[in-house]
Amino acid sequence: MTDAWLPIGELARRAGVAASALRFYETEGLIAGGRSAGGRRQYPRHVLRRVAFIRAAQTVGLGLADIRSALAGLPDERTPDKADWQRLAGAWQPLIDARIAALQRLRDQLASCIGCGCLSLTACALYNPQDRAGGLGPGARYLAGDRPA
Amino acid sequence: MTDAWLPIGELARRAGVAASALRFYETEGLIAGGRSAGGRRQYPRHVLRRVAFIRAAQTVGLGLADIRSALAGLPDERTPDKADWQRLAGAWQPLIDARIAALQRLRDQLASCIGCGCLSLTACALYNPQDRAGGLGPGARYLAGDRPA
DNA sequence: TTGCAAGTTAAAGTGAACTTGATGTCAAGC
DNA sequence: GCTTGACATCAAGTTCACTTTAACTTGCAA
Repeated sequence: MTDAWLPIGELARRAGVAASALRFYETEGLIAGGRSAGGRRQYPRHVLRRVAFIRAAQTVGLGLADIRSALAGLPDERTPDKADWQRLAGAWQPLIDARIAALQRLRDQLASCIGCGCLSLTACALYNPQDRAGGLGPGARYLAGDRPA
Repeated sequence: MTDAWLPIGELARRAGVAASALRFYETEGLIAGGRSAGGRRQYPRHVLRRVAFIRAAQTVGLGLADIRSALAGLPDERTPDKADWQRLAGAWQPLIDARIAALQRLRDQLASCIGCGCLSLTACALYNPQDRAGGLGPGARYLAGDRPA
Protein backbone atom coordinates (compact mmCIF):
# COMPACT_ATOMS: atom_id res chain seq x y z
CA MET A 1 0.00 0.00 0.00
CA THR A 2 1.09 3.54 -0.55
CA ASP A 3 2.10 5.55 2.48
CA ALA A 4 1.66 2.90 5.08
CA TRP A 5 3.27 5.28 7.55
CA LEU A 6 2.31 8.86 8.06
CA PRO A 7 4.86 11.51 8.97
CA ILE A 8 3.60 13.91 11.60
CA GLY A 9 2.78 16.62 9.11
CA GLU A 10 0.60 14.27 7.10
CA LEU A 11 -1.21 13.10 10.19
CA ALA A 12 -1.68 16.67 11.28
CA ARG A 13 -3.08 17.67 7.90
CA ARG A 14 -5.41 14.70 7.63
CA ALA A 15 -6.63 14.83 11.19
CA GLY A 16 -6.99 18.57 11.18
CA VAL A 17 -4.88 19.15 14.26
CA ALA A 18 -1.56 20.91 14.67
CA ALA A 19 1.62 18.88 14.61
CA SER A 20 2.54 20.37 17.96
CA ALA A 21 -0.68 18.98 19.36
CA LEU A 22 0.19 15.53 18.06
CA ARG A 23 3.62 15.67 19.67
CA PHE A 24 1.89 16.73 22.84
CA TYR A 25 -0.54 13.82 22.59
CA GLU A 26 2.39 11.48 22.15
CA THR A 27 4.22 12.75 25.21
CA GLU A 28 0.94 12.41 27.08
CA GLY A 29 0.60 8.82 25.98
CA LEU A 30 -2.56 9.36 23.98
CA ILE A 31 -1.07 8.23 20.69
CA ALA A 32 2.03 6.25 19.78
CA GLY A 33 4.07 5.54 16.70
CA GLY A 34 7.51 4.52 15.51
CA ARG A 35 10.51 6.41 14.30
CA SER A 36 12.31 6.50 10.98
CA ALA A 37 16.04 5.86 10.69
CA GLY A 38 16.59 9.58 11.03
CA GLY A 39 14.52 9.84 14.18
CA ARG A 40 11.31 11.20 12.69
CA ARG A 41 7.92 10.14 13.86
CA GLN A 42 6.03 7.66 11.71
CA TYR A 43 2.46 6.89 12.58
CA PRO A 44 0.53 3.83 11.49
CA ARG A 45 -2.65 4.74 9.73
CA HIS A 46 -5.01 3.69 12.49
CA VAL A 47 -3.64 6.47 14.64
CA LEU A 48 -5.80 8.71 12.48
CA ARG A 49 -8.89 7.15 13.97
CA ARG A 50 -7.42 7.46 17.40
CA VAL A 51 -6.89 11.16 16.90
CA ALA A 52 -10.41 11.45 15.57
CA PHE A 53 -11.64 9.81 18.73
CA ILE A 54 -9.65 12.20 20.88
CA ARG A 55 -11.07 15.25 19.16
CA ALA A 56 -14.58 13.88 19.25
CA ALA A 57 -14.22 13.12 22.94
CA GLN A 58 -13.07 16.67 23.54
CA THR A 59 -16.12 17.93 21.73
CA VAL A 60 -18.21 15.88 24.09
CA GLY A 61 -16.44 17.66 26.91
CA LEU A 62 -13.92 15.15 28.16
CA GLY A 63 -10.47 16.13 29.33
CA LEU A 64 -7.33 14.42 28.12
CA ALA A 65 -7.05 12.42 31.34
CA ASP A 66 -10.52 10.96 30.82
CA ILE A 67 -9.71 10.28 27.21
CA ARG A 68 -6.53 8.49 28.15
CA SER A 69 -8.52 6.27 30.49
CA ALA A 70 -11.05 5.57 27.78
CA LEU A 71 -8.35 4.72 25.27
CA ALA A 72 -6.83 2.35 27.80
CA GLY A 73 -9.92 0.22 27.24
CA LEU A 74 -8.83 -0.55 23.71
CA PRO A 75 -7.08 -3.83 22.86
CA ASP A 76 -3.34 -3.57 22.94
CA GLU A 77 -2.04 -5.63 20.08
CA ARG A 78 -5.10 -5.88 17.91
CA THR A 79 -6.11 -2.93 15.76
CA PRO A 80 -9.32 -1.66 17.37
CA ASP A 81 -12.40 -2.51 15.36
CA LYS A 82 -15.87 -1.11 14.95
CA ALA A 83 -17.17 -2.70 18.12
CA ASP A 84 -14.31 -1.29 20.15
CA TRP A 85 -14.99 2.25 19.06
CA GLN A 86 -18.71 1.78 19.49
CA ARG A 87 -18.21 0.66 23.04
CA LEU A 88 -16.13 3.70 23.87
CA ALA A 89 -18.28 6.27 22.13
CA GLY A 90 -21.44 4.76 23.55
CA ALA A 91 -20.38 5.93 26.98
CA TRP A 92 -20.68 9.52 25.83
CA GLN A 93 -24.40 9.45 25.21
CA PRO A 94 -25.40 9.81 28.88
CA LEU A 95 -22.86 12.57 29.35
CA ILE A 96 -24.32 14.59 26.55
CA ASP A 97 -27.84 13.93 27.75
CA ALA A 98 -26.89 15.11 31.22
CA ARG A 99 -25.35 18.26 29.85
CA ILE A 100 -28.43 19.01 27.81
CA ALA A 101 -30.67 18.40 30.77
CA ALA A 102 -28.59 20.70 32.95
CA LEU A 103 -28.77 23.47 30.39
CA GLN A 104 -32.50 23.05 30.05
CA ARG A 105 -32.92 23.33 33.79
CA LEU A 106 -30.82 26.44 33.70
CA ARG A 107 -32.93 27.88 30.91
CA ASP A 108 -36.15 27.24 32.75
CA GLN A 109 -34.82 28.74 35.92
CA LEU A 110 -33.61 31.72 34.03
CA ALA A 111 -37.02 32.14 32.47
CA SER A 112 -38.70 32.22 35.85
CA CYS A 113 -36.05 34.54 37.23
CA ILE A 114 -36.55 36.95 34.38
CA GLY A 115 -40.23 36.73 35.09
CA CYS A 116 -39.74 37.81 38.67
CA GLY A 117 -36.69 39.93 38.08
CA CYS A 118 -35.38 38.93 41.44
CA LEU A 119 -31.91 37.48 41.05
CA SER A 120 -32.17 37.28 44.78
CA LEU A 121 -29.78 35.07 46.64
CA THR A 122 -32.42 33.57 48.84
CA ALA A 123 -35.24 33.18 46.37
CA CYS A 124 -33.81 33.01 42.87
CA ALA A 125 -33.31 29.55 41.51
CA LEU A 126 -30.76 30.86 39.04
CA TYR A 127 -28.23 31.61 41.67
CA ASN A 128 -27.90 28.23 43.19
CA PRO A 129 -24.42 26.85 43.64
CA GLN A 130 -25.72 23.31 43.22
CA ASP A 131 -26.64 24.09 39.67
CA ARG A 132 -23.31 25.48 38.71
CA ALA A 133 -22.18 21.93 38.19
CA GLY A 134 -24.44 21.84 35.18
CA GLY A 135 -22.61 24.70 33.58
CA LEU A 136 -19.17 24.80 32.16
CA GLY A 137 -16.16 24.77 34.40
CA PRO A 138 -13.84 27.66 34.96
CA GLY A 139 -12.08 28.51 31.78
CA ALA A 140 -14.99 27.55 29.60
CA ARG A 141 -15.38 30.66 27.61
CA TYR A 142 -15.97 29.98 23.97
CA LEU A 143 -19.62 29.84 23.19
CA ALA A 144 -21.06 28.42 20.03
CA GLY A 145 -19.37 30.04 17.08
CA ASP A 146 -17.01 31.95 19.25
CA ARG A 147 -13.79 30.07 18.68
CA PRO A 148 -10.41 31.73 19.03
CA ALA A 149 -8.44 32.57 15.91
CA MET B 1 -30.52 49.02 59.35
CA THR B 2 -28.12 46.48 60.80
CA ASP B 3 -24.95 45.76 58.91
CA ALA B 4 -25.38 48.23 56.11
CA TRP B 5 -21.86 47.38 55.01
CA LEU B 6 -20.51 43.94 54.49
CA PRO B 7 -16.89 43.06 55.20
CA ILE B 8 -15.37 40.82 52.58
CA GLY B 9 -15.75 37.67 54.66
CA GLU B 10 -19.47 38.30 55.10
CA LEU B 11 -19.93 38.92 51.42
CA ALA B 12 -17.96 35.79 50.64
CA ARG B 13 -20.05 33.72 53.00
CA ARG B 14 -23.36 35.08 51.80
CA ALA B 15 -22.53 34.94 48.14
CA GLY B 16 -20.93 31.55 48.39
CA VAL B 17 -17.67 32.58 46.76
CA ALA B 18 -14.17 32.73 48.20
CA ALA B 19 -12.91 36.03 49.56
CA SER B 20 -9.92 35.74 47.27
CA ALA B 21 -12.30 35.60 44.34
CA LEU B 22 -14.01 38.77 45.51
CA ARG B 23 -10.68 40.58 45.78
CA PHE B 24 -9.92 39.33 42.32
CA TYR B 25 -13.25 40.62 41.03
CA GLU B 26 -12.51 43.97 42.56
CA THR B 27 -9.12 44.27 40.91
CA GLU B 28 -10.81 43.26 37.69
CA GLY B 29 -13.36 46.00 38.07
CA LEU B 30 -16.35 43.69 38.37
CA ILE B 31 -17.35 44.85 41.81
CA ALA B 32 -16.52 47.91 43.89
CA GLY B 33 -16.84 49.03 47.46
CA GLY B 34 -15.44 51.40 50.03
CA ARG B 35 -12.87 51.07 52.75
CA SER B 36 -13.10 51.37 56.51
CA ALA B 37 -10.87 53.69 58.49
CA GLY B 38 -8.47 50.82 58.94
CA GLY B 39 -8.30 50.10 55.22
CA ARG B 40 -10.64 47.12 55.08
CA ARG B 41 -13.08 46.53 52.31
CA GLN B 42 -16.72 47.39 52.99
CA TYR B 43 -19.29 46.44 50.43
CA PRO B 44 -22.73 47.93 50.10
CA ARG B 45 -25.42 45.31 50.20
CA HIS B 46 -26.36 45.51 46.54
CA VAL B 47 -22.94 44.12 45.65
CA LEU B 48 -24.41 40.80 46.73
CA ARG B 49 -26.74 40.89 43.78
CA ARG B 50 -23.91 41.89 41.54
CA VAL B 51 -21.90 38.89 42.63
CA ALA B 52 -24.95 36.70 42.11
CA PHE B 53 -25.17 38.04 38.60
CA ILE B 54 -21.52 37.30 37.95
CA ARG B 55 -21.83 33.71 39.11
CA ALA B 56 -25.04 33.20 37.18
CA ALA B 57 -23.44 34.61 34.06
CA GLN B 58 -20.54 32.23 34.47
CA THR B 59 -22.99 29.38 34.71
CA VAL B 60 -24.43 30.50 31.43
CA GLY B 61 -20.93 30.27 30.02
CA LEU B 62 -19.79 33.87 29.86
CA GLY B 63 -16.25 34.89 30.62
CA LEU B 64 -15.38 37.68 32.99
CA ALA B 65 -14.67 40.05 30.12
CA ASP B 66 -18.17 39.55 28.75
CA ILE B 67 -19.60 39.93 32.21
CA ARG B 68 -17.75 43.17 32.72
CA SER B 69 -19.23 44.49 29.50
CA ALA B 70 -22.68 43.43 30.57
CA LEU B 71 -22.31 45.07 33.95
CA ALA B 72 -21.22 48.25 32.23
CA GLY B 73 -24.78 48.47 31.00
CA LEU B 74 -26.00 49.13 34.53
CA PRO B 75 -26.76 52.64 35.78
CA ASP B 76 -23.83 54.24 37.55
CA GLU B 77 -25.23 56.17 40.46
CA ARG B 78 -28.61 54.57 40.82
CA THR B 79 -28.88 51.18 42.50
CA PRO B 80 -29.87 48.81 39.70
CA ASP B 81 -33.47 47.74 39.88
CA LYS B 82 -35.50 44.80 38.72
CA ALA B 83 -35.77 46.04 35.16
CA ASP B 84 -32.04 46.54 34.91
CA TRP B 85 -31.27 42.97 35.90
CA GLN B 86 -34.03 41.66 33.69
CA ARG B 87 -32.56 43.45 30.72
CA LEU B 88 -29.14 41.97 31.31
CA ALA B 89 -30.22 38.43 32.06
CA GLY B 90 -32.61 38.43 29.12
CA ALA B 91 -29.65 38.48 26.78
CA TRP B 92 -28.63 35.05 28.04
CA GLN B 93 -31.65 33.21 26.78
CA PRO B 94 -30.50 32.94 23.17
CA LEU B 95 -27.03 31.87 24.31
CA ILE B 96 -28.42 29.02 26.31
CA ASP B 97 -30.72 28.02 23.49
CA ALA B 98 -27.80 27.96 21.09
CA ARG B 99 -25.77 25.84 23.44
CA ILE B 100 -28.59 23.37 23.85
CA ALA B 101 -29.12 23.18 20.11
CA ALA B 102 -25.43 22.54 19.52
CA LEU B 103 -25.40 19.75 22.05
CA GLN B 104 -28.48 18.20 20.53
CA ARG B 105 -26.84 18.24 17.13
CA LEU B 106 -23.83 16.57 18.64
CA ARG B 107 -25.99 13.96 20.29
CA ASP B 108 -27.78 13.14 17.06
CA GLN B 109 -24.54 12.89 15.15
CA LEU B 110 -23.09 10.70 17.81
CA ALA B 111 -26.13 8.46 17.66
CA SER B 112 -25.73 7.94 13.94
CA CYS B 113 -22.01 7.42 14.33
CA ILE B 114 -22.54 4.77 16.93
CA GLY B 115 -25.01 3.21 14.59
CA CYS B 116 -22.43 2.87 11.87
CA GLY B 117 -19.45 2.47 14.15
CA CYS B 118 -17.34 4.32 11.65
CA LEU B 119 -15.68 7.22 13.38
CA SER B 120 -14.24 7.68 9.93
CA LEU B 121 -12.64 10.95 9.07
CA THR B 122 -14.30 11.18 5.69
CA ALA B 123 -17.77 9.91 6.49
CA CYS B 124 -18.42 10.38 10.17
CA ALA B 125 -20.38 13.47 11.06
CA LEU B 126 -19.03 13.37 14.57
CA TYR B 127 -15.55 14.19 13.54
CA ASN B 128 -16.22 17.43 11.83
CA PRO B 129 -14.14 20.40 12.85
CA GLN B 130 -17.03 22.71 12.04
CA ASP B 131 -19.02 21.17 14.81
CA ARG B 132 -16.39 21.58 17.45
CA ALA B 133 -17.65 25.11 17.90
CA GLY B 134 -20.78 23.64 19.38
CA GLY B 135 -18.85 21.91 22.08
CA LEU B 136 -16.94 23.41 24.92
CA GLY B 137 -13.79 25.34 24.36
CA PRO B 138 -10.35 24.20 25.29
CA GLY B 139 -10.03 23.99 29.00
CA ALA B 140 -13.65 23.06 29.54
CA ARG B 141 -13.23 19.89 31.43
CA TYR B 142 -15.56 19.66 34.37
CA LEU B 143 -18.69 17.81 33.50
CA ALA B 144 -21.80 17.74 35.58
CA GLY B 145 -20.92 16.93 39.14
CA ASP B 146 -17.24 16.83 38.42
CA ARG B 147 -16.08 20.00 40.06
CA PRO B 148 -12.58 20.35 41.43
CA ALA B 149 -12.10 20.24 45.18
C1' DT C 1 25.80 20.34 -3.70
C1' DT C 2 23.06 23.41 -2.26
C1' DG C 3 18.88 24.91 -0.60
C1' DC C 4 14.76 24.52 1.75
C1' DA C 5 10.75 22.52 3.84
C1' DA C 6 9.79 19.58 7.33
C1' DG C 7 11.25 17.45 11.23
C1' DT C 8 13.72 17.11 16.10
C1' DT C 9 14.25 18.64 21.24
C1' DA C 10 13.51 21.04 25.72
C1' DA C 11 11.86 24.77 27.88
C1' DA C 12 9.10 28.51 28.30
C1' DG C 13 4.82 31.00 27.25
C1' DT C 14 -0.47 31.49 26.88
C1' DG C 15 -5.05 32.54 28.90
C1' DA C 16 -8.74 32.22 32.16
C1' DA C 17 -10.04 32.42 36.73
C1' DC C 18 -8.59 32.09 40.57
C1' DT C 19 -5.69 30.26 44.80
C1' DT C 20 -1.76 30.12 47.77
C1' DG C 21 1.89 31.92 50.45
C1' DA C 22 4.54 35.29 52.82
C1' DT C 23 4.38 38.98 55.61
C1' DG C 24 2.28 42.42 58.02
C1' DT C 25 -2.12 45.16 60.10
C1' DC C 26 -6.60 45.74 62.48
C1' DA C 27 -10.23 45.03 65.91
C1' DA C 28 -12.46 42.64 69.53
C1' DG C 29 -12.60 39.97 73.70
C1' DC C 30 -10.41 38.85 78.00
C1' DG D 1 -1.84 44.46 77.27
C1' DC D 2 -2.34 40.26 74.74
C1' DT D 3 -4.01 36.87 71.90
C1' DT D 4 -6.73 35.64 68.10
C1' DG D 5 -8.87 35.82 63.84
C1' DA D 6 -10.15 38.37 60.06
C1' DC D 7 -8.15 41.29 56.82
C1' DA D 8 -4.43 43.82 53.90
C1' DT D 9 -0.95 43.52 49.78
C1' DC D 10 1.85 41.49 46.35
C1' DA D 11 3.98 37.90 43.86
C1' DA D 12 3.90 33.58 42.40
C1' DG D 13 1.58 29.18 41.65
C1' DT D 14 -2.25 26.13 39.60
C1' DT D 15 -4.78 23.69 35.80
C1' DC D 16 -5.48 22.43 31.04
C1' DA D 17 -4.38 21.94 26.47
C1' DC D 18 -1.66 23.38 23.88
C1' DT D 19 1.65 26.83 21.18
C1' DT D 20 5.88 29.19 20.64
C1' DT D 21 10.72 29.69 20.49
C1' DA D 22 15.35 28.55 19.62
C1' DA D 23 18.76 25.87 18.00
C1' DC D 24 19.64 22.07 15.38
C1' DT D 25 18.96 17.81 11.89
C1' DT D 26 16.85 15.21 7.90
C1' DG D 27 15.42 14.29 3.56
C1' DC D 28 14.24 15.45 -1.00
C1' DA D 29 14.55 18.08 -5.29
C1' DA D 30 16.96 21.01 -8.50
